[in-house]
Amino acid sequence: MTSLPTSPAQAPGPGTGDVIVDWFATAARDLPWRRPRVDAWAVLVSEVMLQQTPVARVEPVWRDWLARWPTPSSLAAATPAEVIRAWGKLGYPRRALRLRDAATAIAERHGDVVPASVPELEALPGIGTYTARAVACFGYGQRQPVVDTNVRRVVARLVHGRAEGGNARASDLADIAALTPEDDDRAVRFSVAIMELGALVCVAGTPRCGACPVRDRCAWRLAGSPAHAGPARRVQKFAGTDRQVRGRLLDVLRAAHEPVDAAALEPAWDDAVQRSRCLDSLLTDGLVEQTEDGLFRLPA
DNA sequence: AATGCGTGGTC
DNA sequence: TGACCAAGCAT
Repeated sequence: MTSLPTSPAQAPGPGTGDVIVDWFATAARDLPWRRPRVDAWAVLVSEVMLQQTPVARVEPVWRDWLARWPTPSSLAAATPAEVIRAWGKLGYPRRALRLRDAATAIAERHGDVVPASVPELEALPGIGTYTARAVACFGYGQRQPVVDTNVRRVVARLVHGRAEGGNARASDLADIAALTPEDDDRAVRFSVAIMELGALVCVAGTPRCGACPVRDRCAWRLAGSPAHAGPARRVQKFAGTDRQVRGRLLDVLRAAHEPVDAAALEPAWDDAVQRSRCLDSLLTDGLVEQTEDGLFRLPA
């Protein structure tokens, strides 16, 4: 008798989604944007801030931001300079401008109400596949597959027996749908629960399999926790890159409350060629503007 | 589809 | 200590 056929894409068995939902009930972090009566606008703001940025850094900025701009129209009325300063050091400050642009679109086209449909959300600046579904699910309680880097990693291990998640695939939504509980209310909780499992237990570095509620049905563990096959993805450099220089330049301009001349930007970076290139790119991105007399400032 | 885009914590 | 990592998006 031969061994049972094993499909590499086989589901880990019935009830797996429910087990993850039940684990979430006991293990979830108490994050402010998950509390009752947090509206879709607040959820949208949290999701944009959380793009590539750790929870701990987002929390205080999110609170301040919503206290100041509790509605899309209130943010739309702010200047880019105000928005860039309020963004603080969350990183990728183009997100702040796009969030303001999204607020403008919501105020003008949607009556100051965050749209609830995924296509309408995806049409907003800075809102992509992940964020649109996250807002529909977490902000409006819709049954929606929500796939981020955590979810891709959990599915890669639990379902496919691979060590790493890799890039988004067309099959991601179907993989998640196969795990999602039938009950709509539990399905909504499942979307956040599997993200939380990836964030707390099935982490990228050394997964805490001892704490995992589905370790006994995990395809990756059952295969002996094989190492990642294939080339390691490159970690992007930061020191010396234009990203670092742009950050330094913005640091100077956030601190300055009057327009500054080019000489005031020199301490930000020694290499004049790179400094100039980065200043140009900030101007192009709308993160910096030049006054009539040739001075630089955050856009008023 | 590969690349650029910030920042700071962790081990 | 420096590599790695953190709820993506746009181009």
